[in-house]
Amino acid sequence: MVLSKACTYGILASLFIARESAKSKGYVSIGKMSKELHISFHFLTKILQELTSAGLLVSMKGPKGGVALKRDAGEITILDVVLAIDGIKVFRECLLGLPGCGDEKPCPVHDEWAEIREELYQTFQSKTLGETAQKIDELNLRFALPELYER
Amino acid sequence: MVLSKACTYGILASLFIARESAKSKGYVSIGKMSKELHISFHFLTKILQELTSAGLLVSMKGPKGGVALKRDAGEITILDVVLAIDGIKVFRECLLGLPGCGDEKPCPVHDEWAEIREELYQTFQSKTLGETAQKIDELNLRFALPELYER
DNA sequence: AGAATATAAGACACTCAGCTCTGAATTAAA
DNA sequence: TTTAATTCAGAGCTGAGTGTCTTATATTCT
Repeated sequence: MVLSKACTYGILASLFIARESAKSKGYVSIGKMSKELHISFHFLTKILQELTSAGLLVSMKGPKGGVALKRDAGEITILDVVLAIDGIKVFRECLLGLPGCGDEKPCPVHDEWAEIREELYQTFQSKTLGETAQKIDELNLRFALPELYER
Repeated sequence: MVLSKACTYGILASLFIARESAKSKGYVSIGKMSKELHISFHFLTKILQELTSAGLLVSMKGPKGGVALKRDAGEITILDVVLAIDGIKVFRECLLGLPGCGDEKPCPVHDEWAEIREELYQTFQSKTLGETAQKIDELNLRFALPELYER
């Protein structure tokens, strides 16, 4: 697993919010989201709290409350979500887990892994929530867990 | 973490054995290896047992015993070690952890991730223990944990 | 308008599972 | 008899997921 479960759920939820906000303004209910994405409500809440405190989302309590994107969906990238939840270490860690591995004292696969990591970074950076959400609708892509995984 | 700890330790130990067997014939003691690589003896033992039962190593009990490569160091790739310990799933899993993700019903980052995974596979496949061990000596590369991490 | 109520986020402590790591007893070879 | 791998049982830790209670706010009712 490159990304933590929390991080993948965070990405899926962000895309969900982006799709909803393209359809109608206002806040998206976490309860509704957890049902549709088949993600545990409390766990999802915790993840969205992190995204809120990272400044990617805004939240509102009470009836008609929920969460919404703070900036325009075209202004937020998947990378932003990954960094908010898993942090930069995903793109820094040595493949062999060697603590001192770096350009000065590389491990045997350092250069190759650095390249691959960089590609991953670019991939995430190049994808905004807006574009990706649109692509999901157009191509009918998978982006929720199957019911099998519901709790 | 792309690879499990056990897997990275397995790679490091395999490279250690390849280096030793380039210098002298015979078995490499697990005890000695665990000291030099700063990996817990019992944990390392378990990992090497997996490599032995996977047919990559042979083991011998008693004095002068230990483990040795079953085939020539140039005939074993890092990929072999990864497959023996973490299995093929490393190179199959969806980046977003979506169970049904595949070419028919891809997730939003499916294609990009498939490419990156493939590169990683090729990288591991192209590196034999022999070459890599030689490179370590020539370039004085890092391949053991620092003492700080000793147990 | 003001109070009551329902809804939903937020905080926190907890369980559970899987991976990591340890210890003690066993077995085989020199 | 010593040395070193093997086996197995289980402890410890971390990340994943759950339950309960608290806090905030929009809506509804008087």
